[in-house]
Amino acid sequence: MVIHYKDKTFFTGKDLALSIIGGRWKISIIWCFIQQSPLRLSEIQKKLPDVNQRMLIRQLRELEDDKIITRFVYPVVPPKVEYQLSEIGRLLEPVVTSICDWGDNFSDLLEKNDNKTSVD
Amino acid sequence: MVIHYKDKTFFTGKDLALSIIGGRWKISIIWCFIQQSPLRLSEIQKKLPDVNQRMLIRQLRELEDDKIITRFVYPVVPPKVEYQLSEIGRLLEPVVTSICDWGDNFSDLLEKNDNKTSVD
DNA sequence: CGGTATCCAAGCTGATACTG
DNA sequence: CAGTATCAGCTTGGATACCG
Repeated sequence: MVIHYKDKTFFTGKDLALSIIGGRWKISIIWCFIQQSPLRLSEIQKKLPDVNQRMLIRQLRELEDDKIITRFVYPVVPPKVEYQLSEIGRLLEPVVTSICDWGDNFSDLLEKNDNKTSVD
Repeated sequence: MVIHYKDKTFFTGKDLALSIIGGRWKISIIWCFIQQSPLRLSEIQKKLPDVNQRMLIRQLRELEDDKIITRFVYPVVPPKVEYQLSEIGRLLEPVVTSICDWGDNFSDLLEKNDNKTSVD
């Protein structure tokens, strides 16, 4: 199987998937939308304070280009823009939850085994 | 919940997980081990020709530091080193498979809907 | 075979300032 | 509010040389 997408070639669905959701903050962004939807830019910024605005907007644009999220601009002043997951984007929920589950699992192990680490 | 790990602080298992598996090539590396295990460095290089050796070794070291994989050095000449997933590393299988599944799903949609894209 | 060291180019990331 | 512009710094990639 060979997949051509946006001038690039992928040999597995996995590689295609990683090129789309592998961005620095994309899983975190998608996680926000799973919690709450739709979201305005400023709301995402509150949920992800570690992401600077330029990167957040860039990752949102890429997700929009890949049809993972939709962007709706209300014609009002001041501007109001709402983002939400598309249908194919909502299918990423199992990916995000499996990551969360594994992370919880890992932190449980830390709590039990590693005395250099503490969980409050 | 606050998790302290390697001098950093995480507020969710998800953020901890992303810090561990979010590296540029880590999911791909873990995917190799799910297909076949154990693997020698040269075998991983054949499976991931796009990753240069320096990066591959760096990501393997990070995964080893995080106890996701184990590294076993046979005391022979020429050197023989085998890598494989640890117990907690094997628990990443659902993460990888969910990514693969979504990617296959996405490429199916491309095949059906997007006439700028072709799947051979 | 399985690394490490170095150099250099390119791309990504972040902080800050600014705009309609 | 929702962006854009700019610049600095870090990360990554690619080539090459070298070592036990």
